[in-house]
Amino acid sequence: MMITPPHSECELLTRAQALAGLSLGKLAQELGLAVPKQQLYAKGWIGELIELKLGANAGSKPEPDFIELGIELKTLPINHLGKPRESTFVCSINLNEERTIAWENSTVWRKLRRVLWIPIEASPTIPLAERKIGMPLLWSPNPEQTQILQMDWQELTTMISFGQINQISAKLGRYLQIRPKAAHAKSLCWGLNEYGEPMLTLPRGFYLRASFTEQILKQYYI
DNA sequence: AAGTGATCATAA
DNA sequence: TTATGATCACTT
Repeated sequence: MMITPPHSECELLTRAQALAGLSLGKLAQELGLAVPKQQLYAKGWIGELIELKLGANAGSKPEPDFIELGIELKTLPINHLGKPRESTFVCSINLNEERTIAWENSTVWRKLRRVLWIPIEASPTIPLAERKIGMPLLWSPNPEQTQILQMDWQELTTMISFGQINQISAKLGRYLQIRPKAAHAKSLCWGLNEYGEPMLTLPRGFYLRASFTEQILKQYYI
């Protein structure tokens, strides 16, 4: 089943709003998909389900999901208190080229400048098929948030460019952090060591801290 | 209970 | 192997 991409931001938002209150089971049924028995082996299923329904068309390109609209789609797992259960993956990091890119052209900024957040009930006590889709939020970082995101990105990217990849931990960064993004701890990709020489290391990605996405939710519910 | 590091599925 | 979609699970 192929769904046409939305032609405008307004159309996308309207489509997303129409999903609010719908259960994942109902949506899957509508699209002719089976609900996985365990999320452990289908971690990205919810995101892919929503992408399919809304007509996202970026595939696995390092671009916002709705390329023409410049909008990134993110599902946000919410616990019974209404808070994010997890951090949010933003993008993979090219450990060789990140340093040559300006913030304005970075994948982090191109994805975060406009995000359609879709809250999803995610308490483990609720069966996957019964979890409901929440009201979407079409968000852009405000100037303060943008500045902090940029500072985090700059600090972390500078470390990468100075060959300090092995000194980066998830403790760094106020809103953005870098964590492994790999099949397993033995996955390898090329980066640079402190002498600027190629070095094999673990693939990494940028993530948004759950405390930051919680702040985003509050921005809208006040 | 958070937060960090590890892991799972899939396409190109 | 790279990118996407993320959540799992161990440590603190």
